[in-house]
Amino acid sequence: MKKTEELSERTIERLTLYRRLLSDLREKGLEHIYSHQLAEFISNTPAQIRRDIMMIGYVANSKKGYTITDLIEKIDSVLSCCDSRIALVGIGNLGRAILSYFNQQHSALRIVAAFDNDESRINRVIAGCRCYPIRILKEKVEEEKISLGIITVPGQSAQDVADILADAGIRGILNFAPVPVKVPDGLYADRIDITTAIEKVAYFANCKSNKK
Amino acid sequence: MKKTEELSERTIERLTLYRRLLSDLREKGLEHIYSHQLAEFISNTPAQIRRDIMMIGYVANSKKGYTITDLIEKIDSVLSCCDSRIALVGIGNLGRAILSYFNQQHSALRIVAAFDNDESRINRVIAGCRCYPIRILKEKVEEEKISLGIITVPGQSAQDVADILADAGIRGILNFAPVPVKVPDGLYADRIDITTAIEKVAYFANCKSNKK
DNA sequence: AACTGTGAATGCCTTCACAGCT
DNA sequence: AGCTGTGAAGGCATTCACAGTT
Repeated sequence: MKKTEELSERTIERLTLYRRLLSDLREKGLEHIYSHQLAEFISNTPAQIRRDIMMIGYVANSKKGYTITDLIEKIDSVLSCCDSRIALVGIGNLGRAILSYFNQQHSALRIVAAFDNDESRINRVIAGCRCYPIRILKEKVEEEKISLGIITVPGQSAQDVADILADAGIRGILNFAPVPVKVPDGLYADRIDITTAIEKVAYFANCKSNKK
Repeated sequence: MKKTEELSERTIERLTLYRRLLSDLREKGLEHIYSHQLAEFISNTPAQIRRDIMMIGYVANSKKGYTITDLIEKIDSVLSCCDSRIALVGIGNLGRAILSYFNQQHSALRIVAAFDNDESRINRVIAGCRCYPIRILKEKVEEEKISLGIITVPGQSAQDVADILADAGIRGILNFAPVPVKVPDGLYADRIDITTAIEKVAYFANCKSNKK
């Protein structure tokens, strides 16, 4: 596989979005698309789209713009370098919601096991995914060849869970807890902070309407 | 109120995090904190912390570093310029999870009404929040003086819901649907894209371990 | 001595603007 | 004529590095 020059986080985020959008468009029977059309759909600039696509080395093959099927395939080849089996820890409301939300749509990436300390939450099956006690996490991770973890436990347990995941040999973590966690080098961690997002909207919504 | 020079999105995000962290620390009895300690907690640099705090015009009052209570108060005064009543649209798994997750912790910002088209989901009360049919959204928004909206409907309905919210006079939107929505000028919209976040972790987790 | 506040430097990301292609 | 691919410019955000403060 041709080694593309290091893609930035922002670019990767947009590529995943392009892929989803392009799949929709393809299903609607569209075959080609221009950068300015794509830009319009996602409220971005044509130049940004062109540069992202340039970064992954796809070249439009005609005056018709990008060939949707080929472009999807190219994005796939860039993104799907990835391992695909995920563990989710914390089977509360949010954990369950993410489980069903995510496992419905996807195939290449899948949450294959869920974990919790609360006995009443284990041994169930949610969205095709069985629930286990945390104490057998490491064992399951090895057995099921899981390489990613999602943390949906309360803030005060998040670091503990991150440590357990790291110890189990996981390589990437997505953390929904309201606090950041520390992970060893070589392990990638990202965070979705719902509280921050809402507070941020509150702040800027207010600024914006004061401005006008 | 002193008009602070336009704060960036990134700065606001960090400020909300600082506030949460500082509240925790205060509850643990801590009174003062240095920038490098705060930095350590959230895996950031002391310089970043100092600049953020500088941006909101708070000045450390002694060699002991920042006074936690005063700093919290200062952050509050910056962030709480905001209106505080929120409507959530889409009472599926994710919507319900966010409702209970968010309404448990907060007081200044609150989800006060939830909406859905599905009759089986209405007239319930979740986390202290009553559920209504979408057709009465505008009326409720006015009655309850709601100024922010959270979208947790499937992608194909997201734009419709955004339009309804915009028409109802909402000023800010947080969109959890997997597609961006277009909103009129003067309305602030942000997005949390769970699918993108997971795919991104998958990508970088893999890159990182290939690197070493 | 050890911290903060901050101008200046750096680095990253986006946008411009235009040559080249069809 | 109208699009893409891309070097260069511009704009933001972070980090450096040090003067000022207690």
